[in-house]
Amino acid sequence: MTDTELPLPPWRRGLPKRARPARPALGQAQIVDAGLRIVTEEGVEAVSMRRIAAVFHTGASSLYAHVANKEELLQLMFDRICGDIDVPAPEPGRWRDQIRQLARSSHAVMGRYNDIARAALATVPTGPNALRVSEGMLAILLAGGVPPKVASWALDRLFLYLVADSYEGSLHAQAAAGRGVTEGEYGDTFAEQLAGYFENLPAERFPNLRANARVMTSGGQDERFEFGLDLIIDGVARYARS
Amino acid sequence: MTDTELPLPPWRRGLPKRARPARPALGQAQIVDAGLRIVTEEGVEAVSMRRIAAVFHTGASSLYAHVANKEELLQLMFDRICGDIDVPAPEPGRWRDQIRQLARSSHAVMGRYNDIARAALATVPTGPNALRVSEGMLAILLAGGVPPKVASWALDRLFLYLVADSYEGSLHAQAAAGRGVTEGEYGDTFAEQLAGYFENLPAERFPNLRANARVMTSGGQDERFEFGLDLIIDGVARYARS
DNA sequence: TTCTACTTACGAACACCGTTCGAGTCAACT
DNA sequence: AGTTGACTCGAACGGTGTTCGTAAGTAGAA
Repeated sequence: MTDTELPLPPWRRGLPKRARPARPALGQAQIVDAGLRIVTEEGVEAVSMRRIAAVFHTGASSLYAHVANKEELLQLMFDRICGDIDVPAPEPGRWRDQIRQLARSSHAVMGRYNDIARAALATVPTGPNALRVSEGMLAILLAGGVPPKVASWALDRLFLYLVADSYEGSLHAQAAAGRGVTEGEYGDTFAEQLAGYFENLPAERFPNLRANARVMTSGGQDERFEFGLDLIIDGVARYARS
Repeated sequence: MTDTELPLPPWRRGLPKRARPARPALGQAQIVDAGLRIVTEEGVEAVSMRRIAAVFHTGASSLYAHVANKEELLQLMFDRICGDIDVPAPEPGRWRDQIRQLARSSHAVMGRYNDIARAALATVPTGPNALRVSEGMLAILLAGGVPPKVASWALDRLFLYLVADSYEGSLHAQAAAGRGVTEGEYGDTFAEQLAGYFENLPAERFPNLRANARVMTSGGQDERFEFGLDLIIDGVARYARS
């Protein structure tokens, strides 16, 4: 991860880079690591400056020498995990598959880190690793013959969809974990409850929800993600140079 | 502005002093109203139990007799604003336009209430007003000849997209307001900065982002929303009974 | 009317939170 | 050797959601 030569986004504070060999334990990378460990295990809500500082047996204020504020820390954490995403080299004929694959990879990575996607909902991700993913996705779209403007905007919309679904999914995962149940089991019983609720809605006001209660609540998280993904990709494909 | 603090006007002096309202205005509806006022003016982050309670000149604990917790309050607030959304009656031949119109209406309503969409990202909206919107959208899709399963899932994906974009958009609106600038002006300067950033990325690692910096940052919030919306609707249309 | 049951109100307190301040530490440059 | 300046970190500020115990007011029964 050689990201130091990237220009800083204008709104992001420059980070002090003087190396200090005396106390090696506390640095931006270590703080981000600790934050990711917490978010993975307990979710974004559990990430607090004090909590992270406690990992290093110090106070919250110590972190502010390495990170401007919590917001920046969350962005750094998000960008770090973007480094886990596989970005395939463009193969023009397979652009749809490649976009799907890249989206799946991103979705899987975000899922692995609990509800960290919430941090990405809040900003335009401009960290080096997020940029690498954007560059890769843009390259695939352009190679596939999607016009530049469509490709650019599709990139934006895909990212939004990716992040939003990951966040929503993580909330269900958390609910499952909170009940001490596997995600699949929870999904099933939740869907079952919801279906029952829809089926019992007053028929005169909600005829369609009632009639389609079962199908409304069918399908797992991944299935629905793929469905929406294909919706978008198919939509983009209409613009592609045949 | 509540007028409970004002002295009684003389013509009300002898009115029933014990009859009904020794306690005037604390109920779920009033609490939701106060919350919406705060979220509209200052955003979801500014909504706190103490803040709302202060409107009624009381303490935060008083609210818990009418609302289970903050999460429920936010859901109630969200459902309330869903009541503002226009839901057209299905006209089979115009289903695409109607979905677009419904989505636009929803988007506009959410935008009007700042970043309240964040509350909707966290749950499956099952309040009465949200159900009304879902029922309406489902009715339009089904009337348009979209198969039930596709319609159900599309509903889900459309809602996710709607809410996610509204939330993202509200963050930009907040950033603009925080700088005391109109949203359009802010969007322009932000896009300008971002374009400059993309243009200065190292060419070997980010050739496509660099080359497309201008088009990447073109278009306003609404334009991009419509673009993504059409992507999804077009994708759904492929399934519709011709 | 009086007593009781029940619902609501609400100050105080608990355990947190992000951030700032300022005094202190200590490696590195002049 | 002295100075500089990045780093550490306890204390404090002003918040947060929620719980608890008690007070107050109302409705129904006796």
